[in-house]
Amino acid sequence: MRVLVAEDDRRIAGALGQALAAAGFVIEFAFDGEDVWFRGDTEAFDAVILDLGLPNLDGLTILKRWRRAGRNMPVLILTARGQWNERVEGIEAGADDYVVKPFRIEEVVARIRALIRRASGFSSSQIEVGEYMLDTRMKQVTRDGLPVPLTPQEYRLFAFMVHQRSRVVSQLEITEHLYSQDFERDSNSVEVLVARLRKRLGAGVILTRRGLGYTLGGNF
Amino acid sequence: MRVLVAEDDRRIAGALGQALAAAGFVIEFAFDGEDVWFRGDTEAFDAVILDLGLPNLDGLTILKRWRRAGRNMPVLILTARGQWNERVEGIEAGADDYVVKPFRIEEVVARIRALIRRASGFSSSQIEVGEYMLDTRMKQVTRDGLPVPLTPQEYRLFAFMVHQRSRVVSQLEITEHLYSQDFERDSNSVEVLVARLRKRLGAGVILTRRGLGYTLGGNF
DNA sequence: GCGAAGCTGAAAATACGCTGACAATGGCTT
DNA sequence: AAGCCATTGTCAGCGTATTTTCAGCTTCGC
Repeated sequence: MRVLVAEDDRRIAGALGQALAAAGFVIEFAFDGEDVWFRGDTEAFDAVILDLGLPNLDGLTILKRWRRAGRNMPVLILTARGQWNERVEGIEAGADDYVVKPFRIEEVVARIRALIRRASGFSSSQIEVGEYMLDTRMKQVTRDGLPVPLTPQEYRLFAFMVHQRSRVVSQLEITEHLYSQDFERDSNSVEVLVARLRKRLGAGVILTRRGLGYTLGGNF
Repeated sequence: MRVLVAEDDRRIAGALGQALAAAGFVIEFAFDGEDVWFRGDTEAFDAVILDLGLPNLDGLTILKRWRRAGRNMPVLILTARGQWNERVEGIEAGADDYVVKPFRIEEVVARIRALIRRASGFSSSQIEVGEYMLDTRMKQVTRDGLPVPLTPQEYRLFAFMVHQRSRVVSQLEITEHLYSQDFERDSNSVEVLVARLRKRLGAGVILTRRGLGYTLGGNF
């Protein structure tokens, strides 16, 4: 699960990142408003933590732009104590939840978890990808309407690759997504997993970028 | 389609109203418990969104009164995070669905749509599912018109699964919906419960998706 | 042609879910 | 109040699907 932390106060961002990483999320940071907007608009995040007071581009504006463009990932707003109207506007602009500063880190983590869980249960569950269809609700992949049997790990890998499509994903990233914290460096389990997935869906699904990682096949 | 939004937090009510209006519903608002009860009792709504914490008259009481009076429009309950017993009571009082705050507006809209669709298809409290019939009002499951004896917990599980049909539900989700929060996570009570339900309704009712969770059986 | 990166098949290790028996709980009957 | 019964959670053992590991092999880029 990939979370964007959009907060220009480095201390807060750092603390959040640490806690979220410990909770098993993959964290991306952005400190500048323009940057935040662009990345949220072009990359796939499972959730965004958005501070409203960002430099260059205001958080509310960013959020409204995203929503207008149809980006519907869950967004949790960080708002200063007492800024009541900010919260109102935030909700109206399409935020899913907000937390008031100063906050307890664990609370934010808990809420992000809740948001992601709810969102994944709801958001348009079928993604067409090449000749296959990824159904995130049924957690299965179908081809011509027929389910393709995949093991949990294979499914997770495929779902991850689909979500990161048109991007090269390193083995390390895959490891971080599919395995909890302590991963062995000297194992080739990702390679084996990729091989098994190819065996199921065809060799073309996942292309190897030698030295860099993997990416979804061209017609996918 | 006419929807009553019974929520005293004006911000939430406003946001809901906006989204529902955009989705083509006609919205009515009510902020006071007495008012909500009266209007739901005397006017015709296709669905009601009911916050439980209303002033003057409690949401659960309102719902129970409506049901006792034979009013059977679909009701979606808004409940605070972690108020597990509220949810259970809500369902038992005759609610058709609930959403936990904080929620995503689109989710509420989607659920209201689903509720209305379902209600117009069937006589609202009965849901046909395979060879079985789930009667949410009577809180029982029948087969060929004959009631199938289920324990309360078994019924809850089945109702939940029916509710989440065409979705894979993880054990964690089941635990969170059927048990109070402080529950031992390292026990296999869900597995046992599933086994017991299968013994009653047949092995095909609930399919195991190893490593992912459970789903309602194919012809259900 | 060489070395590193990636692939493969099979065995070994592990995780997951199922089962039957038992214990704790609480309601009901006598 | 005692005993009975239904209900539900706990536990240990089991079989199997799944995953990891490992050793050797192939491929790619330089």
